[in-house]
Amino acid sequence: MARRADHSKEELASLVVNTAEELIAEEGIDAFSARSLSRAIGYTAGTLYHHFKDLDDIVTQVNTRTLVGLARAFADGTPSDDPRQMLHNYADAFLGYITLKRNLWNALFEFRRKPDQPVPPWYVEAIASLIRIIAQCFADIRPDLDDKAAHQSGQLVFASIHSVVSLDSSGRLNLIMDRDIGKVVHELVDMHILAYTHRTK
Amino acid sequence: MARRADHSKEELASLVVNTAEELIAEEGIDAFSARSLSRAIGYTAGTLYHHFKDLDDIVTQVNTRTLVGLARAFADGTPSDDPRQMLHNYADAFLGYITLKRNLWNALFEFRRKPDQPVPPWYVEAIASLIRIIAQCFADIRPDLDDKAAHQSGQLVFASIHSVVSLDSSGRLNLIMDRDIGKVVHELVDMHILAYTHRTK
DNA sequence: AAGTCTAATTGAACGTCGTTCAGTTCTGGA
DNA sequence: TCCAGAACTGAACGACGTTCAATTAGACTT
Repeated sequence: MARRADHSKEELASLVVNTAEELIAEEGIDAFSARSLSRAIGYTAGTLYHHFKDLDDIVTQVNTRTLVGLARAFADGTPSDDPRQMLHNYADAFLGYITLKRNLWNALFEFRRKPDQPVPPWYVEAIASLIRIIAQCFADIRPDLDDKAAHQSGQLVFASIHSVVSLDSSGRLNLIMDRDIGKVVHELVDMHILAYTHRTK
Repeated sequence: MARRADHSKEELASLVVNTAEELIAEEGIDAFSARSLSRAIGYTAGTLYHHFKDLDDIVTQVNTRTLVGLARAFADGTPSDDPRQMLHNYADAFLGYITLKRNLWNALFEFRRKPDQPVPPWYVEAIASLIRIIAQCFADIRPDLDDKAAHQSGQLVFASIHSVVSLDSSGRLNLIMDRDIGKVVHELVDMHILAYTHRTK
C-alpha cells in the first residue's frame, strides 16, 4: 500500500503537530518517539520524514505553539493600573500556564536538539516580547530611570522566575526547598521590585 | 575468555566511576553510554551490570562526586568577616566550580533518571549542607531575625543562583539575555542581601 | 481513454541505545 | 585435588532516529 489519499499535505502536517502536542502533553517528552507518533496517526515512521526534516523539526513546531500560548496567557492576565500589581499578575499568568501545560513546558527546555542546530529566531523573539512587557512595568515604577535599566530588570526577573518555575516543573525544586512554588515566585517578584525601587539613578 | 584477574572488585568499581567521570567531563552526558564506557575500560558492557545495578547507578556515583566537589569549592572559598562579602565569595566559588566542570554539572541536572527512581538521600543532604552555610551568612547580617528567615533566604538564593547558572551552563541563558553570567549572579546576590536587610521583624 | 510521470507511503534495514542471560572460564576454599 | 560460585563474554531483545528502494495512486499529457 502506498500513496493513500486520506489527508492532503497540509492536513497531514497539522495532524502530525496536533498529535505530537497531545502525546507530549499527556505522556511527557520521554514517551514521545517517531514510532509512537506515527502509530498514533496511523502512518509509518518513514512518512514523517517526507513532511518534516526530522523529529527536532516536529518538536520545535510544538514548542513554538507552547511559547505562543504563553504569550496569550500573558495578554489574558488580569489588568491593573499598578505596575507592581501587574508584575504579580504576570507571574500568576506564567505560573498558571506552566502548571496547566507542565509536560509541554518541560519539553521546551528539556528537549536536547543536536549540538549544531541553531535556536529558531522566533523562539528568541517570542521570549523577547514577553520581556518587553515585563520591562514596561519596571519603567512605570520608576519613570526617572532609563529604558535600559527597566529592560535589564525585565530580563533578570524573567530569568529568575523562569528558572525557579522550571526547577519546580521538572520536580527538582524540592531538592532545595519544601516551600510552595507560588509563594516563592511572588517573593521573588517582590524582591525584584524592591531592588528596582531602591536603585540609584 | 572469562574471569580475568586484571582488577579486584573494588579496583574495577573505582575504575568504572573514574572513567565515567572523565568521559562525561570531556564529552558530555550525551556521548556517554554503557558501550562507550566499557570500551574505555577494556571490558564488555555486560560486565558493568555485575558491579552496578544499571547506568543510573554509575551516573549517580559520578554526580555524588560532583556535589562533594562543590562542597569543597565552597569550603575553599575566600574567607571574609563581612557576611555580605562572604555571600559574594560563595557565589564566586559556585560559579568557578561550575565553569570548570560544566559537563559534569549539566549531567547532574540533565540526566533523566527513571520516573520512579527516588533521589538518593545524600544528594539532598549535600545540597542542604550548602544551604546551611549560606543561611549562616544571612543570620550574621541580621542577628535579630530568627533562624527560619535566614534559612529560607538561604534556600531562595541558592535556588535562584543555581537555576540561573544552570541556564547559562546549558547554553540557554542567552535566549533571555546577553549579559555576563558573573555580573548577573552578583546582582542577584546583592538583591537578596538588600531584601533581607529590609525585612521587617 | 490510455499512458506516463511523479509524489506519497511502506517496510525493511542500519547503527545506536540499555539491559539480560546462557555459557564459559577462572579463583578460592575445603 | 576438586568444585561451587564468581567474573566475564558475546549474542540477543526490543527500543530508538533515520534512510531508502520499491510500490502504488493520483495528476497530467496525448
